[in-house]
Amino acid sequence: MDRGHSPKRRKIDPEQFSVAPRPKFHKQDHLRASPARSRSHTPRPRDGGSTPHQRSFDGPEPMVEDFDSMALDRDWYGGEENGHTFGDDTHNPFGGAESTWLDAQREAALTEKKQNSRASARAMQKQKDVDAWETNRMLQSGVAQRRTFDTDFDDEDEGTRVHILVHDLKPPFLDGKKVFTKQLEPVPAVRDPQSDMAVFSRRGSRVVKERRQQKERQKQAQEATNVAGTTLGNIMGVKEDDADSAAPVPGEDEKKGGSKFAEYLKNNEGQSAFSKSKTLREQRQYLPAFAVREDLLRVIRDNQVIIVVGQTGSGKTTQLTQFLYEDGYSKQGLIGCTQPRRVAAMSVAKRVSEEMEVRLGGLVGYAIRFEDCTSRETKIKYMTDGVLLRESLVEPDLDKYSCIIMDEAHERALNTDVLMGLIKKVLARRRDLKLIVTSATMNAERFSRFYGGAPEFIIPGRTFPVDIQFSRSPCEDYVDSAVKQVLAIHVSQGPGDILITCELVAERLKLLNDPPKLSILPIYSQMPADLQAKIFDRAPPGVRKVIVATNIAETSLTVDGIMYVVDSGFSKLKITPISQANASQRAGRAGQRAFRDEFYIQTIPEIQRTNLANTVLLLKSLGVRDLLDFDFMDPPPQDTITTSLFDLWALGALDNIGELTPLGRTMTAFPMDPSLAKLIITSVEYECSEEMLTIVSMLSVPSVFYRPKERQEESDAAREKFFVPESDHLTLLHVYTQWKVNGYSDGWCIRHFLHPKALRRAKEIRDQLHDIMKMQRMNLVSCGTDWDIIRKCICSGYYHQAAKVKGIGEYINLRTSVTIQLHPTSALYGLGYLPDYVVYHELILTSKEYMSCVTSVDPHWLADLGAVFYSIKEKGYSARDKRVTEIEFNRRAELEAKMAEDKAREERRIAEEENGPLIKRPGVGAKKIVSDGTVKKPILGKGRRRGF
DNA sequence: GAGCACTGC
Repeated sequence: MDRGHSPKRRKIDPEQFSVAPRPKFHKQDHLRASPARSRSHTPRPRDGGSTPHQRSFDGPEPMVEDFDSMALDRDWYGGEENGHTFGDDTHNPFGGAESTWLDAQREAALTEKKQNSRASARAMQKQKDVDAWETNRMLQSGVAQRRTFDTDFDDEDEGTRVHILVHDLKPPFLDGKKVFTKQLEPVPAVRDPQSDMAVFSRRGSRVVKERRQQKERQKQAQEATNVAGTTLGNIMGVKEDDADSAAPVPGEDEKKGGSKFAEYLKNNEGQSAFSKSKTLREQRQYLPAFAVREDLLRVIRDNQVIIVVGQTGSGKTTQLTQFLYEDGYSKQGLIGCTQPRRVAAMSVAKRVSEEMEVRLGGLVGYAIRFEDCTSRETKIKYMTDGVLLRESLVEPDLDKYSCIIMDEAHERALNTDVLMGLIKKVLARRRDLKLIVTSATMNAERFSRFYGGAPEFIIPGRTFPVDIQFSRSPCEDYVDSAVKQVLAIHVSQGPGDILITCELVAERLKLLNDPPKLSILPIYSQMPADLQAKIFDRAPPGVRKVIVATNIAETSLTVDGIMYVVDSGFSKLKITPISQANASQRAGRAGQRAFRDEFYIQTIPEIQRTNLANTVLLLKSLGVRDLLDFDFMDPPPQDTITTSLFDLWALGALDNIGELTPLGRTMTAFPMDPSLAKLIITSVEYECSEEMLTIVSMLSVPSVFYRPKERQEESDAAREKFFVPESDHLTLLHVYTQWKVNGYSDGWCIRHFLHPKALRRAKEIRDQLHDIMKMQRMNLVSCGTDWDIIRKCICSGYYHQAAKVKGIGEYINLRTSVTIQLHPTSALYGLGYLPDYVVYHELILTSKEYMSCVTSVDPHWLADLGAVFYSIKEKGYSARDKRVTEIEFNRRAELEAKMAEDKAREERRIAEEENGPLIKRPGVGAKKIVSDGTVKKPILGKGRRRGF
């Protein structure tokens, strides 16, 4: 064991502490002997020597050409002679022991800070009293029970020495009696689990499996002949770019410059004979929407809400905004049009700007995350519904807008649904606001009912007639059938491009005798903009274009020249049958009987299927006190809401009566999972926000580790080089830092089996979060190399997702007592020992229930930071247990009071800066500072009317 | 010892 145990830490005897009998890992010896592994332990500041992290944050960064050369360098982690060996029996898995001095310093500093501020101390004391009283009442009244149970499930042999007691404490507002929603029962995912389609969908596609295996074999053969590195680059389709690795990261320069998508699209004219012979203005006249222009405008003038029904190709998405603009609605405010997808928002805006012959970003603009392509001149604004939802946080009445078009509402995306309920409330306050909801035929009536019998306006017909054919029965292998269909069309039907929703076409094409030319183009939303734009390119003469799309194609993405659509009738999302609405939208071939019997009439709205922690927090921050009052078109199930409320309470975003706390309010500023937002917020207090920002960004993108089936061992070895043994979170930080040190190079990524795209996106997200933090006036501080601080901070954000070791690779969830596994890709896996206590980012259910992204924590941290749930079992524990619970309540109250005070002070300062030291007229966004330091928002929008 | 695809801020 290394040196230096602080008195505080001595409670835990390291020898006892580290899971006395180590699990009998058959791999262990191998691992212990591995030199790579013994080097990749957590950098410890006291080991002497600086780590790359320290350098990268404290001074000019050394440009290191290649990670290879440094990863295995002996001074990379500050000298091997100071390192531990991981097989060492006495090694303390919680290497944090040494950091206690720092903790003490920090705590002292914090206390000092608190004492300096008498006002906040008073507020804190008040909060403390209130909370103590509240806790007491809760327990006394029996509203909350302090049911404690012991996690002492180990047998004697495997027994761990530190035991944690788990409390089953519930907030009073979740007493099990309160009803939060009209939907009490869960919503089943499949209409009839025994139906052919459901069975086929579970079975998956055989051809895909076969193809995968075949690919693997090929690659293995290739590997033997190829030099490593080159093949991989080819597979991933990214060029080696070391020559210009110092060049600015794509996205960085374009972000400020505005329209990246617009750039790529510039010279791509449509390609059908129709679009070649007519100007864009002329083409407009042929759209079905154009024929009904006057009628439509009249209905809009006479009604506040209308439902527009029109099929794809009717021109509703592109024409509605222009009609409204031409009719003068833009004089009162923006004409906004929401889309559920980014690509749609961009491409439609582009199309409209062309039709109106204006620059994209001028009169016509769009806004999506990371990209605001609008300006002062903008009158028509396309955006994703998430953007509008975020805007409503700042401007609850959406004052900027005179009209809002909610396009593709029938898709029932989560954001669309929330927005619909929200706007319903806004409409009551703002009689001058117009709402147009567009929908496919099936749902129109529902929308109409939802908006109190709003008139439905049907745009008849479509530009091009569509002939729908169903296959006779559900296809057993949907991929196989769809591919066959494409080729059938290709060799036997007339010209025209094909849109299809699955892969594998190219390969089969080769098997054909002398096939006609076919250009195959994929599209999905994560794809870089330049590649996305390719699908709009004209195919060379004599070549037919096949666009392979995800359900991105279901929306208003209209590609000129498409004559055939092949649809499998399945939605890839867990491969369940899609709804009738989807199927008719996709104009698919799914088997008529199945269409009737096995499809839901509508897709189950996302709001009834997903975790709502985010949404509930958003609604709370918008002032929705009782969720039962919120008008959901389809209310989410009770279970979903109660878990969300509980999670939010456990995180400290909601107080004991279910109201938003200042912490919760700050959390809403971050567009992400509440637990991640909390990590960022607490990291400020822990003074490691620079690092946490990186970790959170990395958690917000799909895995950065590239792991091709055919080169598993190689990629695993590459991944292991990044491992920080105690933490996957820190491993992610490590990867990002190395990427940064290596000039954000794509080539470097490829060599180390990392996805450059994912990393670049992480950087984008990091930049955005960075801006938000600045706006929130949160400090950006680096903790340098003191990674134990980070682990502690992680513990404070994740304590509700903690587990205790149970067996080999097996853990037991502390709160639910469910057995869960460590995912084999975790840095903790095969460590030689398993840390007693861990927290995890998420659970993934595949063959088993796996924890992914895991960090080992000290049980005392769990007890201190997550005292709502845990305490350390000691003699006479009930006394301590009680004390600890109170500590947590008080700690939370202190934090909240402190934040509220900071914020209030800041707001006062800004207000005075703007208006001079005078009493501010309570207007939109003005906040009332109440004597106890909490911030209350006045009721907004009362009596606001505008002429129209 | 291992699942993978997709959407949004």
